[in-house]
Amino acid sequence: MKNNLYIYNALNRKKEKFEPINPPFVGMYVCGPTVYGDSHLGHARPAITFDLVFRYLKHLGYKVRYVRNITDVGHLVNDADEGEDKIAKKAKLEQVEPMEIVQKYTNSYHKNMEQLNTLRPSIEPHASAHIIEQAEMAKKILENGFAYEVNGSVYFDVAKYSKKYNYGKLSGRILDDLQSNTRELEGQSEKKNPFDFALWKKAMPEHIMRWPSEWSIGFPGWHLECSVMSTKYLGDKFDIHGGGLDLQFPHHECEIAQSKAANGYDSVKYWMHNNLITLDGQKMSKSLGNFIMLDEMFSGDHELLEQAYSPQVVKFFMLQAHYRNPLDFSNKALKAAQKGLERLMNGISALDKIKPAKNSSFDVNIIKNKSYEALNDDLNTPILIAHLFDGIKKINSVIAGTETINENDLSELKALYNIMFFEILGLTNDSESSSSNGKLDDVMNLLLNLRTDAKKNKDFETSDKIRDKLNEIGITVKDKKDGFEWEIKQL
RNA sequence: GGUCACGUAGCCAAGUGGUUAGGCAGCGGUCUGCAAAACCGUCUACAGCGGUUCGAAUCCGCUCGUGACCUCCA
Repeated sequence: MKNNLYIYNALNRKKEKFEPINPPFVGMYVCGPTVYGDSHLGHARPAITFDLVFRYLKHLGYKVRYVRNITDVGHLVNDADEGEDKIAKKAKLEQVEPMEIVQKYTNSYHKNMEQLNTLRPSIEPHASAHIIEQAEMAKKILENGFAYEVNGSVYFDVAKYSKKYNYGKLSGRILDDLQSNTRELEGQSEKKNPFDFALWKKAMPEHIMRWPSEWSIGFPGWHLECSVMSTKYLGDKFDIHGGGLDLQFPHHECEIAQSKAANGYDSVKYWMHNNLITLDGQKMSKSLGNFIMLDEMFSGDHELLEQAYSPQVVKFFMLQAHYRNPLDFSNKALKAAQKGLERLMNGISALDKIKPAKNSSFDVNIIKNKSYEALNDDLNTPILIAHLFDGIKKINSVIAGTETINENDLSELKALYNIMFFEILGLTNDSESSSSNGKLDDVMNLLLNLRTDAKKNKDFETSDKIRDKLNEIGITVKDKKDGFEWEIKQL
């Protein structure tokens, strides 16, 4: 399996050639959501980023197993090791079973991800279904001497681990700095050091999500689930581990430590992180309360939104920035993305109207090669999209008569847009379904033919009235030399 | 306070030693009954100050500004 793909590996902080451990197989694990609430804009970014990775690797011919977990236990509200479980807290609030919460928000996550046209992962494991494996891993770390038990809880001994391995190598942190900078929080007295983290927590009486173990009736620590589920389904060593940049420390750092402490090696070859979405320059976060739900984006029902933005617009907006750079949300930028996407889609539909000439006045292969170059350079979608726009300009020029294209190049170009736009970027033309309504077509043809008659009779008052009223309804009419075109406006 | 990023035209956003990124908006033109769409043209920037270099937005230093992580978050 040949490829020329370079991806940025957070472990070494540079772009590296992508060479899977066992080609043609590729294993990719991505940290999924903790399902205790509806998905917000921030959830869309890793989903879109790693969907792109998934799609491109498949396009290159790899057999990709994409595992993305559902966190439904062990993720606590306040501190990693103290406080209420997020799921349990929400369950209490909504007066339902914890697993009802899990199901409800898993469903809503799936719905949003489908709207964004991201592919389902190959396996979507739940943390709560892997309690035994998590306890086993904790035991292994304990046996290897990198953890200690206190009052039924098991903690990872970071200081001891650091003597043998490098804790902080992923996030570039130095233990001494952590030591002097970690805040002292209440209830951490059990731990030898404040930066130690829980592998197993004894459940307090009010804690309803609990399982038996040899140490206590309790629940696993948050970081353990990803170490366990990734290797269970992808093998001891696998290719790509992804997630949001905010998870780099401590979550991913702890995963590395757990793997090394248990097995003596890091399981992951390439660590990839998508950067975050900001709102007015600030990260969206629960504590600041400045986050927008995906449902609100799609409906426009939020005080910060000037209009609704379709899932495709939101996706395109994100793909126009590189995944490793922060992206600031604004109505202005979203609207620009919407216009740009329309231009791109109109151009792609226009491909079908082109009549091929004998010769081509431009080189389709250049666009094609540059598109692949962009993807191979750490999935540089902004560059890819720029080249796609260049192609659209050529397409429009052919229609305008200033460029020509031959039959062979035309089918090459069509294939290219199918691959890049639909298959790899995973964008869709969501107006297509509505325009394939036969009866509506008939009605529109009737109406617009009447308008054409009015125009012939120089009755522009009537023709403009039809066009303006249709526009109000949400249908754009475009006059052509030899007739007319109409389309249902997208949000 | 510690660690790490970033600062690119009106807005968004790539690039990262020499060559037009791209999109949106604006302006002028072509087309059109008028629009819309499209095409052609135009506007052409790299926070500031020093340094390295034949050459720097790109490398180095300092200054200013913004943000992230260090605590749950994608």
